[in-house]
Amino acid sequence: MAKLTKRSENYSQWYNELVVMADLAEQSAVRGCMVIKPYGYSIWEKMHEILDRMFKETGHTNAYFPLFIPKSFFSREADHVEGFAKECAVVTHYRLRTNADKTAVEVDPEAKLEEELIVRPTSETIIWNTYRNWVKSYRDLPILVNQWANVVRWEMRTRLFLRTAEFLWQEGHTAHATKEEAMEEADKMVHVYADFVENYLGVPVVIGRKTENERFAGADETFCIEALMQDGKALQAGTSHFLAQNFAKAFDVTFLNKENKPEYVWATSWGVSTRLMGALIMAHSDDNGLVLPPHLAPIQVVIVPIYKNDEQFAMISERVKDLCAKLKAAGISYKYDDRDTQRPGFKFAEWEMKGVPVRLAIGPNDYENSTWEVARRDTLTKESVSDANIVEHIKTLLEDIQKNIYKKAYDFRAAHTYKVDTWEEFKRVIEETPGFISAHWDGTTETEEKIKELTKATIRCIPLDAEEEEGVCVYSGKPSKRRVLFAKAY
RNA sequence: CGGGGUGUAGCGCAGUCCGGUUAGCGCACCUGCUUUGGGAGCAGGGGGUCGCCAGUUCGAAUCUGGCCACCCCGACCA
Repeated sequence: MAKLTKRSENYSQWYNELVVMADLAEQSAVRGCMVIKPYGYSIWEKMHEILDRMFKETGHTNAYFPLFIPKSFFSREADHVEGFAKECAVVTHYRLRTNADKTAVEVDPEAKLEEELIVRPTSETIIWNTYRNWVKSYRDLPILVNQWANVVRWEMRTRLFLRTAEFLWQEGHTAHATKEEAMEEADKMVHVYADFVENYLGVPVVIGRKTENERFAGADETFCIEALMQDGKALQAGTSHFLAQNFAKAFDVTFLNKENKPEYVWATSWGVSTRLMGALIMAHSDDNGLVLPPHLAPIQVVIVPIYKNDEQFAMISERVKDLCAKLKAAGISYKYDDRDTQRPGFKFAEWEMKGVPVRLAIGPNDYENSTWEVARRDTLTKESVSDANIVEHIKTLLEDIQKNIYKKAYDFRAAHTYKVDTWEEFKRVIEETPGFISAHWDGTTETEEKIKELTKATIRCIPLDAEEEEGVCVYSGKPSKRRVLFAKAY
């Protein structure tokens, strides 16, 4: 296996190589679309499984809506079309035929669709069109539905996990009788995301509101969680939208309230995608490869045997089998790497590349002494641990690693978050020491766009916990009541 | 969609300028032996419509024309 490019040499190249070398994903034959490989998919499955549980604990159920959306649905909500029109894949025909000399297939011009179908870039329209029939009375509300699906956005430039033409995600779409309830739902879900990303991915996030300019197309309010990557760029890790009555009005979804008066339904939508994989990778990994937080690692412990002959291998395997039974009982996921086609050094490097949190090695010496060599991925340190309390040790160690990974990311973010009060300093920080910039802003889209044009930094969010504080806009000098968070973003 | 670049074995490349043996190298792969506590060594071996189509020529990976695909940088974006 080749060597990974160092982060300090070329961060972007490091990321691209890591994704491939850790066996997470690869480019497919289709432009902009990736193949998620089994190891990468097993991490996504963990995310799916945990999030799904959290959604259900907060009262949601899963459903499934069509991949295709009639073109006309898109014209219903003006802002929504505006936001997605430029990146839609369109189905125009439904049949192929072999060409004249039978050497290839071509689109059958006879088989043109009456109305083109759009491959969903998001499902608000098809779902709200459906909800019209589901909602008649206040008794039908709320609707708390989530969908796990793939969506397509025809991006100009793509990168594995961070931005692909097709990606996997979940999208929650809820319907409520009152504005307050919908707002509460949007707020609740952004906190569910924050909880998930911080406690499982081990990535600290800032919870905030988007500026009007950065809002989801069709939303009256967009909440988000923003994370900081190791190169000082921000990554939006999840969003939750308060859609007001925009889609209800566009699709004529009304209900009769207790006073027998018709009212439009209030909506939210919220989603996270396979982009979280990108966040996970970029937040923790190092020059040796992926670093996975134990709460999300498909394999928490890998065991590598070291032996010179079949007899030793058989002996050691017995000891490993005993341990595996104990690990299983303790609810720890493990893999015994008993391949005799690879040597130990190769396996060490490979499992490091794949980010397995804990590696055990056992050779004739350990067998003799009833010990295990325990190596942790996050710190790359090794120690010898007695067989007598190995399971307890691993249990504690996994929790330690989870905490340590989070702390490392938290400290990194703290060290790369700057309170800035002058324009000169703003420009210098963006150029020289990228990270989050906490600064005053006059609240206008004009200033926001000017700053973006000059520095490429955008307002990531207005943090929910931003304190009231009199100040002046870092660019325009006009008065401001609170600081917002700027950064260059993915 | 603008600018730049690249297509030669699974991957990474040399060869192309200046046409001429059987198209070569590294990694990966296969076989054997020795190895195995941090990415093994030696020996042998397999694998190619040189992106596609046409043209020039005795002869094209190499020259000419057309086409296609992909990558990188911008604008757009979860």
